Amino acid sequence: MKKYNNGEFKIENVGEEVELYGWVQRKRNLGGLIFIDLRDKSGIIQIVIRPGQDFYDLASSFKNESVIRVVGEIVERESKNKNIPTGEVEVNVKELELLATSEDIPFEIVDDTTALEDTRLKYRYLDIRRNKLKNNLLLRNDVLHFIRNKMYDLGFIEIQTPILTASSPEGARDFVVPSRNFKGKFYALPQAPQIYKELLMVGGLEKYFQVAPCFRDEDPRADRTLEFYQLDLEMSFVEEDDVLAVGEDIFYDVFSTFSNKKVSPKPFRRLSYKEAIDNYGTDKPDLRYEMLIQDITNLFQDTEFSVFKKVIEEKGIINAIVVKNAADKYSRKNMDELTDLVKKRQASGLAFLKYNEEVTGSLAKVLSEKEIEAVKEQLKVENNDLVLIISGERKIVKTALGVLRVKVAADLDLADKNRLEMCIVNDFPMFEYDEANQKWDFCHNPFSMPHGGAKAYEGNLEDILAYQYDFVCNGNEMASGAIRNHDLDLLAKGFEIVGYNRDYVENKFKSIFTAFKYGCPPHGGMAPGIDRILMLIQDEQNLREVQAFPPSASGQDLMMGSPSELEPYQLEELGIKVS
RNA sequence: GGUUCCAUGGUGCAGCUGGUUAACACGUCUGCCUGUCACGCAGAAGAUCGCGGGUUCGAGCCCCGUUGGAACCGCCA
Repeated sequence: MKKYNNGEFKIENVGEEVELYGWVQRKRNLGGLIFIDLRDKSGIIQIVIRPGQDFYDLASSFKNESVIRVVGEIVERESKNKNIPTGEVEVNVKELELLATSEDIPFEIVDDTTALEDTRLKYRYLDIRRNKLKNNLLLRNDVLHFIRNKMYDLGFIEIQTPILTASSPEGARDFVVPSRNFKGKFYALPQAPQIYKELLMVGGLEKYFQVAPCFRDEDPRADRTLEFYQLDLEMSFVEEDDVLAVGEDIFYDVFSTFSNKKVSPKPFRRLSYKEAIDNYGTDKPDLRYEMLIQDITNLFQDTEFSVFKKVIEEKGIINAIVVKNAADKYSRKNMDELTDLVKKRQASGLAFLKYNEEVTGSLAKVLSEKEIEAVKEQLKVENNDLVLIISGERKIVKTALGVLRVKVAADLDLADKNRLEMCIVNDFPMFEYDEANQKWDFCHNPFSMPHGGAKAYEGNLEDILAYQYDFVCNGNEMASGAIRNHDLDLLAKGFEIVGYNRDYVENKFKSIFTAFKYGCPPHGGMAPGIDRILMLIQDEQNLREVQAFPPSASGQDLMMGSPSELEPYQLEELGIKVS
């Protein structure tokens, strides 16, 4: 007897005797005939039980989601169902066996389930029976398979690095694991296999990759969770463009293989960090729509308007975005919403002009006619355009307009849903001044190579750029990487600038500082986020839809009950007191 | 750490201005039904309205607290 997947039977199979297994998706008992939709991983097929058959009573007692075994013959249906793939055939049952019953389930296994997420997470195994979750997991499998093959073909070797490792002072908070044998000491779960992969380069493996779990003890978001997977890769004897080419290859091939959307052609557009911030107000711009942030500070050098006058005195900027043909779409209330949004980002307020036969808006009465006309001229404003203006300190203005740009585009549905628009943002600054703590900090990754090599740190700190790059798609950061700094003196100097002295750093990163003494090849790499890639392919807003067993948005696992308390003896063994 | 929103039979929701037998859909159970496919028809069961306190003659509804959930800010790349 041939074994098929339930969802694959076609008219050609008529006459075949088959053995099938599956779940009772739905039972239709017509009083005489009983129809059952039998579901397995591949789909459903209808089976028919007739009055008088030995197992008729058994079949009529089946509860939904029971597991059964069927032997029977594939026959052409009397009445066909064009809506399902197997709708032309059905199974005439000859043997029927109940393998497992099911109690009443907490929610129905249907595509358009009404169950809320916490219920679905609590019974994740039932949710996985639904097509959506199942398909997302099957896709995840296909994508990972594809990626592994691709990496293998490109000459990368896959290596597993430790999950129990040492805490690192940089970056996110570590998840920590107590040590029984060394009381008072702790392992940490890796935020990324950063150090290991660099050590593999010192080890001479030249091209490494890993589908690496990464752990970060930070508050989750819809697209961010405690543990996630990255395609971690590292290469020796390369420059930035070599790594970017590999990244372009991976993203282009994965997206064009698994998505029907139009993928931006290679090479992807490159933007410096400065360009990205200046034009889009973010280092992860969505390039599916224009609406650039434009500088209009020059128009107000001699303004009488007190707010702008003050901004100019304080060396701030006045920037704007033009929302085409939207003046009539934003009411007073809408504008208040937008204002709240920018205030959350520290902007002092939002000014606007609506250009129609008459010019209205918050600035209409306070600016001179000449100024209003100058704005129109410089920004090439047309009828019914809405001009949103924010003034103040540069970074705040850019960020706030960046947020507005995204919000307005969402409101007006400006982004083409059928595009996957990639770009690469590079030339990140090495350092960033942290106003809150009044000190310099790394802007990105401390192990990155600054432009200019040994002379890198001679100029102004804020002007120092690094060989650091992000891959961005539709406004999402998809990957992050860098050419690493393999010059120990330079590396230590970088850490000194952010306030760690050499002894401390050498001690914290002992492995790196020792290993790099023994012939470290120049190297660099990157790490595309697997979960993000899947979200984009499947149009999921929530990362939990592409992972099998995600924790809830608060970081708890309602199904497993984690995190959980330990037994007193366990705590004692670990030498831990819980306050 | 902060802001906003949510919590009502198994699931999802309604419940207006404080007075209802707490409505509806799906699911479940019973009966009828031999070509359904979201089967149909008739009927039934099933809810201490998350928990604790308060205001009130009276609370699902108002107030305080608490627990759990969601989104966002901080945090995180």
